[in-house]
Amino acid sequence: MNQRTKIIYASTKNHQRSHHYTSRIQVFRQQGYHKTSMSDLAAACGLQKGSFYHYFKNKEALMQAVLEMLHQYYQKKVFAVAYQTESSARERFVELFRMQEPIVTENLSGCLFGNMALEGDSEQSHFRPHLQAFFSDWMAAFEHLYLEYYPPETAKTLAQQGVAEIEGALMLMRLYEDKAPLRQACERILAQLDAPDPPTA
Amino acid sequence: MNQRTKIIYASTKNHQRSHHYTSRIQVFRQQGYHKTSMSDLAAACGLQKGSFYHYFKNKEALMQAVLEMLHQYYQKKVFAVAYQTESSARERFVELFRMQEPIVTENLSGCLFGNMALEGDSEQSHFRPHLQAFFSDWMAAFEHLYLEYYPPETAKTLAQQGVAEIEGALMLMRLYEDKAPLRQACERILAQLDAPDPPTA
DNA sequence: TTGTTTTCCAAACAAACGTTTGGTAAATTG
DNA sequence: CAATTTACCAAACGTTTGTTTGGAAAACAA
Repeated sequence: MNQRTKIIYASTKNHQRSHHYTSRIQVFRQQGYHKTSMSDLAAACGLQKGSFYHYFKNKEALMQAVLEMLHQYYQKKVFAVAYQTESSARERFVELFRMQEPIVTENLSGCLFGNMALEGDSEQSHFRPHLQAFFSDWMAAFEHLYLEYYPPETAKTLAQQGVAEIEGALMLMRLYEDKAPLRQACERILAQLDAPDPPTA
Repeated sequence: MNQRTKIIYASTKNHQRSHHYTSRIQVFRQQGYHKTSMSDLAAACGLQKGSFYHYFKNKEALMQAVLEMLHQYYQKKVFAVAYQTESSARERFVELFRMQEPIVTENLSGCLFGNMALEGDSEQSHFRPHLQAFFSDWMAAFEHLYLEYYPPETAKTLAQQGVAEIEGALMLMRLYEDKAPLRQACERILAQLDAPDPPTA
């Protein structure tokens, strides 16, 4: 793992002390993009703020790299679960929740992509395509699972609603410092599978 | 309406040209708190940025006033609908959605309280109590409506889930510039009333 | 009218911001 | 080993930030 990757990694999640990178930050996730200064990141990484510019063109490029790495991790490790064939769709839903949970509940800081989507300049920002891509992949995974219980059109709608409900629950979790809303959201999604009642049928 | 109120008003929503306040901003809602500078607000209000300090101690106090005014508006004009007695609970749900919709879909910028909850320093921030109060009031209104269909415990859970789903839908709305998720969220909440199937019973 | 308060500007302020520079020590390479 | 690249620091850069100041025009009060 090169230094560039270490910095990205340190900007997203806790990891053990390596070299002199104490780095338990999630600094972007907790503070947001605009509130997080290069000095904050530097302090969290045990570096001087100027050192970042050896690896990244600017602050935005650093954030882009963070989003890209986290997106790829989700794609390969989390969303991929939905496309397995060994277990039932319901079991894969459970596994998907189980993999997501420790990430989003870490310090109760929620989902970096969701936080970024509601923070400021998603209007003309260059982050938006990344954020859209993440959520599209997430919804596609959900949709693929719902397809085993519901007709295509319904599956698409349910996938969107499921993602929306989880993100909303993460907001409440963060605001009230309570994991209960997230747990309930997951339970409701699972309950919907147990009693499939296609609204369109 | 005094000048202080005008400024607060201008910081939250569009209104027609009065005096020389062109002021179609929602600047906090669109850009977020940290991205929004006093110069931004000043430009949107047709003032010099220093002029704000005649009405507010600092930027944070201005934001507090904005949150307070918007909260009171919601409390008196929107949430109050839930406690009317002339119409059925379902009709009041519809009316509640109808009143919220133009506010949150304005410029597709969503809910200021939700945006603030996911932006940065809600950790040690002084905004958190305000945000919690807003969402508590909102959930209380939903809970009061659900109580006509479900037992108390279920009503509380459903209220939380309803608010979460709407906030999540607003996130997707903002990200994809599409009102469909919000509409579907409201529809699902209403459908839940038509076919009351208490999970606990 | 005169005196007072409100409204607001124009300029300045220190602090913090993202970024650049020039350099040194370490690591890597051949 | 020497040569080159990588890793990083310490200091400075210009800009922007939130905030303060002193005063001028306007509104209001008597």
